[in-house]
Amino acid sequence: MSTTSDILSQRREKAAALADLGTTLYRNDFRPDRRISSLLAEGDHLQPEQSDPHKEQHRIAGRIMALRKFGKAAFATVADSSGQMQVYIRRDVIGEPGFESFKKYDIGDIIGATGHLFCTKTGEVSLYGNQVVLLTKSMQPLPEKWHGLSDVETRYRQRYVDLLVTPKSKETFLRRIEIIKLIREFFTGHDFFEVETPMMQTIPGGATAKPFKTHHNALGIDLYLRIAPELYLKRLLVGGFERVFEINRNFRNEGLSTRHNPEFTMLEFYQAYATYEDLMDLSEELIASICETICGTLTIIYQSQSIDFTRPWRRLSMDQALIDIGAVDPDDLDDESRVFSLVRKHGITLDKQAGIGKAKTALFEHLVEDKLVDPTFITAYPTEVSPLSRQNETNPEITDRFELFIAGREIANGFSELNDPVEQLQRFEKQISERGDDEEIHPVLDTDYIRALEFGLPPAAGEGIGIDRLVMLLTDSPSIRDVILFPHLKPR
RNA sequence: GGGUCGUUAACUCAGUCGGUAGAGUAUCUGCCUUUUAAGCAGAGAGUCGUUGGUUCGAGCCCAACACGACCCA
Repeated sequence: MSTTSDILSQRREKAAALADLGTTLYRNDFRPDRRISSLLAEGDHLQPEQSDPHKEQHRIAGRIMALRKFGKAAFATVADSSGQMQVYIRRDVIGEPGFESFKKYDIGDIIGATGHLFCTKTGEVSLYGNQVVLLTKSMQPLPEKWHGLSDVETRYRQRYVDLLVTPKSKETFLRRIEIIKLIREFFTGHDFFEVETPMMQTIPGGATAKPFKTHHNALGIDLYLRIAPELYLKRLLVGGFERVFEINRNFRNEGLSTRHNPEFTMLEFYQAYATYEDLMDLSEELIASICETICGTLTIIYQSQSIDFTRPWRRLSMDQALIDIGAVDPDDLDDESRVFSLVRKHGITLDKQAGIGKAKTALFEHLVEDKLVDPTFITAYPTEVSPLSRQNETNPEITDRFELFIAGREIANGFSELNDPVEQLQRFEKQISERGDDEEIHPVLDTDYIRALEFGLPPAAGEGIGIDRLVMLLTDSPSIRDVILFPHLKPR
């Protein structure tokens, strides 16, 4: 009958034919009164070939995911956000005009159905439809029902399709939503205030990274998308908010990889009158409880390696990690020239200005980081690589700081905050004078932050946790793009 | 930035030695009132990522480019 072969044209022809039958293609006058999952549960007790004796009428709405048509009857698998169930449609029940219309429905169309519960002879609880209405005509064919959508590029570019046909993808994002909800509950339960600080900043501070630049026309100034919220959150501590947290996007104008998206979600929290040790305890409590709630266990599999979140987690200093895990001779760590010769031996290149602290950190990243599978806190970071951290009381070369590693990846970074404005100013100035080889990273002195410190930042500790990476772990996702709804790709 | 691999129908994938472009699903037509990867019979469907080159002839060989995946920096 059809002279056009292209599926899209066929859909257009079908839409026109439906219109001729008096069927509206896009209507919004159908109100479902049940979600599919609860309706299925209600029919749970039905035996095969048994119907609800009261023939109680229910209204569901959803997308047709599969269609099994017979001459004068059909089964349509309909999915809403809670689940899917099949609707049985018979010509002698629906009536001739309605059935003619129904015959032109396609997989992908969104329909409303009214009917009562019954159980088929194969034992599936279904809706015995006495009315179906087209709510939204789909003009694009859904991917194949069996293999689904496996082309990752299409899955990322057309996430709306991916979410419809890839159950694992939908589950991953539902877990992400749940994880973020649990984090909010955790911090709110611990008397933290959730706040929002600028995403556009005149001085991109709080981290070392290449920023995105933008321009404000009315003000006539350049602005940067934030690389971290840190300095603003600490200003709030100065302002008397003793516990704050923020879950929001950071932006870094750097490479893309399975672990890096230009915009990523960061949790940062700051607690007055606490130390980095308190935050290690808090992190264990937070992440272990999320893991247990989300995964139902403290031992999870990530990309076929087992990870044990059972507390307490291992804590060791960077030096000790280099010795124990990196197999570095303890004597080599005490001597600057020996550290540098080790760095050369491993073929690591450093900035010209790099001191022993940067050298040790580079060695750590090279020799130790990817070996830290179970959650491990690395402490005693060199002051040289920790411009915002408080120095250790007994050894000013190191700071009261930790990073948390899981599955060989940095998941969190926390420290007791440096609140001495004189020391902070010196560190900033040192950073600026020793700016690295990279011209796109140019630290600018944030004098207002120094002024805030001069008003008095209460003793405090703060931490950042990369939400995307945490979600990757807890959903066994190999790529950060699998946990970001719309990851960045080059335009086609 | 470098290396490797990939790009063929709406989707998932074959495509031999360089010689007329294939399958399943989906779609269309017919039959079919409890199917569930429904079934049976038939049909239509392609800028083989793009642009060049080699060749009598290119999905296949060569080059460049685009996009993606993985690894490396």
